[in-house]
Amino acid sequence: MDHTKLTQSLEDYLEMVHMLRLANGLARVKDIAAALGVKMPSVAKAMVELKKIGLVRQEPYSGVELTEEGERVAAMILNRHILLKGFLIKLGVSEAIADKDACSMEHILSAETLGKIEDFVKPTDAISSAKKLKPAAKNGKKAGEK
Amino acid sequence: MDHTKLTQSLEDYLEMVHMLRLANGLARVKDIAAALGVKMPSVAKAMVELKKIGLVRQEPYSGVELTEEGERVAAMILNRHILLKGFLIKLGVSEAIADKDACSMEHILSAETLGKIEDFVKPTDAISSAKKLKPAAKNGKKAGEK
DNA sequence: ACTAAAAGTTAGATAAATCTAACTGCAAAA
DNA sequence: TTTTGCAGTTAGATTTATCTAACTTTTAGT
Repeated sequence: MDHTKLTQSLEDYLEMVHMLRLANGLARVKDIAAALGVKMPSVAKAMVELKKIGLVRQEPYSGVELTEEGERVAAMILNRHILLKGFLIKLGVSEAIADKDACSMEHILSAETLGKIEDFVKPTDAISSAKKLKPAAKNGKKAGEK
Repeated sequence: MDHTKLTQSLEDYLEMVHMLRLANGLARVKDIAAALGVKMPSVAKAMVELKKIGLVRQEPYSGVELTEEGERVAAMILNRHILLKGFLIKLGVSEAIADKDACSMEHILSAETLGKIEDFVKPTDAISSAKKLKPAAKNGKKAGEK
């Protein structure tokens, strides 16, 4: 239950399960391995860990699914990825490299930095509109958290 | 001699040796350990590696020095650090966090991304002045390469 | 239905980075 | 000058993440 201590590697596996399920509806060990550039036994071991922590479910010799908690955590990580990729693209980085670097950055940045990047990427709400019309008052502080 | 395969961790140690020598003139094992938040034996092992690769020099029971090559590599890493820290500060991140996150980012970003960040941080040359006067024509493609 | 190939798993090896514990060398205080 | 304590080192354990090789299960072709 304690997903606080997820390593970078486990975050990557969890995120990839989520992405493959969004893309294919099904996350197969083989595809996870291919997508992350590792061999199947590495995936198997990672899944054992994620199952222990209660983030994924898997019946033997079958595809991987996310628990409710896993879904929540994976969505958070994927949001970070999307935010960072958009950020890098905005800086002029090519899509492929932006994707790769976002993948590295998503595990290491502090909440503060992520917040500032978010402000930079989407000044859409308060900031940019404040210059033209009455601000619509964003409720909380950090939007991308959920 | 083959410093191409420096791990993140070794890059951190090398950079810290450089920083301590710039700051104190002397890089002691104890101070390296304290600065990086590890114990002395970890530093000792890292120094063994860096000596093998030919980036540092050290007479037993004494302070650590950089070889010429080590100096060169360390300076490169430190430059990345400074660039990234400045970048984060420009985004509004506090200095302490900028320093910490720069330290993580400096090992993982691609040359392309570093180049774009450099363009963002110092549009001093071609870009900003291009808007006012005749562009001075940046020579190559990627500025941050050196 | 049987067999062959593909997908998944398990076991054990390797590499990196850390730690603790125990040992060595040096230097300052007594 | 002797000792005591700090700085440095070495040895060995632990953790994480990967791999290869060998085994098992499922699936698909015939």
